[in-house]
Amino acid sequence: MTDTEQFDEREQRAWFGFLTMQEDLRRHINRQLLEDSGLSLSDFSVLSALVQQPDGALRVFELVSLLRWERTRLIHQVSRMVSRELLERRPAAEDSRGSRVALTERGREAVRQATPLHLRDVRRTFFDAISPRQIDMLAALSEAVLDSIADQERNNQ
Amino acid sequence: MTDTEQFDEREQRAWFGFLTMQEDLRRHINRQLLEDSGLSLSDFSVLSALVQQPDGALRVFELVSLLRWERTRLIHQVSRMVSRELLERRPAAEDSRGSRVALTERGREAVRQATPLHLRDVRRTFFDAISPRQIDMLAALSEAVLDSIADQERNNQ
DNA sequence: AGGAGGTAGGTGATGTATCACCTTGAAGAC
DNA sequence: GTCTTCAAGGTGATACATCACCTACCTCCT
Repeated sequence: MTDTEQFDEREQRAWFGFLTMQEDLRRHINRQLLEDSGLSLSDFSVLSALVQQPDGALRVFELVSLLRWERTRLIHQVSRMVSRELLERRPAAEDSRGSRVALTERGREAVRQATPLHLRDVRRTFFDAISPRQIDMLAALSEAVLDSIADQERNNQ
Repeated sequence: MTDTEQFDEREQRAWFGFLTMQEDLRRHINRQLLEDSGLSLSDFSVLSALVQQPDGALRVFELVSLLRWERTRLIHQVSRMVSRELLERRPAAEDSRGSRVALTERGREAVRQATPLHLRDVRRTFFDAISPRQIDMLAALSEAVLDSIADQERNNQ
């Protein structure tokens, strides 16, 4: 509580480096994607989850758990995308509370066109900058941190 | 342009894992900090850059380059913090266009109280979940990616 | 049947990030 | 000196993220 809680040099470097990198990378990739195709990274995430479904549609709660987003965030995102005609909402047959989020033709076309450009951008700024060993380590690290967050949230009931 | 640009399994795992982890971690840490002390992570970054200065003040452009933020982002952030009386703006003596951003007593107190709690949270959800080797690797990786972004931005003039 | 409690989806307000555009003043060219 | 250029800071609009709160309806218990 006093200064027992300092970070050492290495930790500082890792934490501030990570924070900065993560923000810069997100901003950079988002900007490139937007220029390439008029889609934000959030748009792209939603579209690409849907395009992998046989019927190009998912229930809202399914999208939430696939993307690991906050529910409200997804709903607002979907609303904006509906108004841009990238998506549409359909009543869910199984449950009359629910709704399905479905790709429109326009949404399908947008993601089709954006995907290769986006992958190219990610490769150029991310994968080309790091080694195969770093790639695997990052994957492992990400999973460890996600588990740690999930643990803590479970303990907060 | 066709499917020469696919990611392989490892890359997919790394990229989607990283994207998710990065968002979850940011959200989680931000939420804890907000509960601990009423400060957002953005608030905290600004305050803690200032508290390290001898006079608790910096020019706007200095803050921008320390934090590596977009200029406008910082200016809006500062405006909100001024209205919450965490910061104040002072005219810059050296350059009558410029302004200095300075901690108020309240801002100084807020960061003093928040820091140990925040460091504890970061340790718990982040450092305790990963190994020392991973810490160093992440630092190296972050620097490599930041360099790669800087390169690309230099090439776009 | 009918009521309690939980699940699914949504809205509005507020805080945050980014873009296009603006004003003011510093600084070097002439 | 004055003109052009650019650095510094800022505003307003829009997209996005999160919180508190709401409604509808499904489920299951009795």
